[in-house]
Amino acid sequence: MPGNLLRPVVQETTPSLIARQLRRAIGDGELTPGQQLNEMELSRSLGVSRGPLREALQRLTQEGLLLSVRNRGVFVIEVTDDDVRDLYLARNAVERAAADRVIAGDPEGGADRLLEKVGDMAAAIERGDTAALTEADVAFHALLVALSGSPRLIRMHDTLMVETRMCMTALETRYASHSFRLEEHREITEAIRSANEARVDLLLLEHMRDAVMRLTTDHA
Amino acid sequence: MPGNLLRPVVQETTPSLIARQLRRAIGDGELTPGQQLNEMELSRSLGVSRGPLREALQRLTQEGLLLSVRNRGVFVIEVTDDDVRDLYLARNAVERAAADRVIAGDPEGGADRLLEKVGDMAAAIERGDTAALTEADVAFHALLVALSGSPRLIRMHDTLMVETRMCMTALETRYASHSFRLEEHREITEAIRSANEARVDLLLLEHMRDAVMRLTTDHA
DNA sequence: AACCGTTTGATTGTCGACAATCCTACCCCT
DNA sequence: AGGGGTAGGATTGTCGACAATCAAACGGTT
Repeated sequence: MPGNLLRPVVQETTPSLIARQLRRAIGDGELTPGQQLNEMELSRSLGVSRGPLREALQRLTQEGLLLSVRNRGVFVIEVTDDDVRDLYLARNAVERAAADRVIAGDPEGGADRLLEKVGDMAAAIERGDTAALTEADVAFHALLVALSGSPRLIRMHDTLMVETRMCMTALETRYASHSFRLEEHREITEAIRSANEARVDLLLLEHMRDAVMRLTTDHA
Repeated sequence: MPGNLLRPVVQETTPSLIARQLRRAIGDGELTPGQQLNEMELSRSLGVSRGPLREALQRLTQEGLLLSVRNRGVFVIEVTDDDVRDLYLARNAVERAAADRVIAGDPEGGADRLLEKVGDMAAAIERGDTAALTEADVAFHALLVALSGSPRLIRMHDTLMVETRMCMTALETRYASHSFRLEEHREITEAIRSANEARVDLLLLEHMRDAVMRLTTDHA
């Protein structure tokens, strides 16, 4: 055997593929909040029947990305200020736990990997590419949770991040300063490296609080 | 108008109803880990067609309760020791965040409500009703998260608790001492009342660690 | 003109049937 | 006897059609 690194072939189901497409579309703002998803139309454009499509829609409904009203259809959720606050509260819960796991595991190695993403952010700022900056930002947080190695934290976080991206695209967030955004991530990384749980907790909380401030209109 | 407290009528969709039934069945052990769910058979016994049933199955798959293999069917997940550890890691993340919210909100009122559940546990022990004891235990944790008022924490927790119940039924957990189990919950409640975040974090972590010890076979 | 009931068009909810795929058991060949 | 190939049975995947339901437009009445 040529080095057992052949992955078990996992035939993904059609609803899974459709769900991923829709998730991306929602995160990127191609499907705008409040919009109704016409099943017949969607199924045609995706080249599948209504059956598999409906199964995919059920998944996204379960994730909280879509709102299903009986005999009316499914709609992309609209995020209120309360939703943004709750979203970041949940993200904080997940990312804090993930950071703790990284610290308990391999904080040095984790910090190194995270620093790469911070580098990506810096490069994006250099180029003035705000889209890439947001992408790297999201990748940073996704990596943080991935490093925890917890399937459940990862799954919950994936869901939350789609909503986060939706907010970011829908609300066209403007940062006061890109360097500030960069610095926050660098500080978090270094706090992880130094295995300082309390400091990571504090930094993450501030980070989330900042984001909520930017994304809400009432700033309460 | 007679006091505007008429709730908007929310017609629940059929897949939602089916999903709830299946969730309960999995949690109660009526559907055992590893078991394949025959669509035709299930749809007949539920009195619906395969369409709505499949949509419900997709939901549970998304929640991580079922494992879907293409062209093979869906199976109830089997929980390994690693799963138990991860499950309680995730629960700890959620419940810790919830407890923090309760403390930031109305710790006194929350503690009072939680104490009721502790009372239920005590009563169950008095009667020697272990099933009711487990039920009250689950209710305690569900209430803790519900008190946070965070829709996302609640949703994530609901999913995790189904898995928890499945573990408890499947593994027929035996407690060293019921009074110990009771005492743990009482301590957590009082720590919340005194708004001592650090102590709540510690107690919850220990509580989860104890549970993992009981539910795993390798006790690592 | 405002209100209520009805009709109409469109969309979702549900179902049954057919096609594709997989597992099992059997048979044949070496 | 062991291995490989093949037919059979069963289950899932997909589709199209029909029924149920809803929102909006229309018309009649007060």
